[in-house]
Amino acid sequence: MNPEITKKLDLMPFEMLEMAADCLKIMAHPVRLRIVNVLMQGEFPVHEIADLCQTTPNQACEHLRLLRGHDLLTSERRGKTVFYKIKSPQLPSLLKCISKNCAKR
Amino acid sequence: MNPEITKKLDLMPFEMLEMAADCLKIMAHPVRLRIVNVLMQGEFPVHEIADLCQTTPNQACEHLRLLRGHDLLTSERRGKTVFYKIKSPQLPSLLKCISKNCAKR
DNA sequence: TGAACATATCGTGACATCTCGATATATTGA
DNA sequence: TCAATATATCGAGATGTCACGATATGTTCA
Repeated sequence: MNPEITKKLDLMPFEMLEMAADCLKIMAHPVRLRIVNVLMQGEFPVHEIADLCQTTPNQACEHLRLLRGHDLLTSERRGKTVFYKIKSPQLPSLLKCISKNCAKR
Repeated sequence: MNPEITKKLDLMPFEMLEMAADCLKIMAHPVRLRIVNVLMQGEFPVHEIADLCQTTPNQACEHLRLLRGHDLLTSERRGKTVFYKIKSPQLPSLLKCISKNCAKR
């Protein structure tokens, strides 16, 4: 490894790359992307999210739990139904960027 | 599902979300993120990429093969060494966006 | 040609993720 | 309280990903 070249390189710290990779792993699922896409437009109950994502309520539940577990969503129960909405403010811009840069080929 | 609400929603097609999810799966690894980070700054031979990513040459090889297999990188042999560089023009902006939105928390 | 170096691929076991059905919990109203 | 509805969780089998060592290929030069 040439230290004169290495020194000039602008490298993100590995700690940051690991956090980013974890975040990407969570987003790397079409249903979860669709959930974010839906929740960018308001808060929704689980059964509607399931419909809009063309999946079953319990599948939707598990994806929602994962996203909430990573602090990307929050939920609130009102009566029998539980409403989910976006918590992380970076989530919408991340999805926009992904749709711009990932899906064109 | 309430069609009056559904109609108003702006949903990305599932086909696109699946492509995006595949792309994210590929990027969702700290070493591969570092590889992109390195190659954003020029072309490099495998052994240097391995050093800069704190991994072994054969690990680097496999990650490079994966990235090249998805048309994100190209390689060129010059003598004994093989140089890799970025092929997909969206890759740098994707990494920038990821670093901005994924790693802050 | 054969040794040395650089890269690439293969095989395997460990581990994570996905999906699905079954079951559990929470809330409401009869 | 009991049934109905809405969410949530669990368990198991299938599949996928990862890291590692072993081996293979390609290139140069003595």
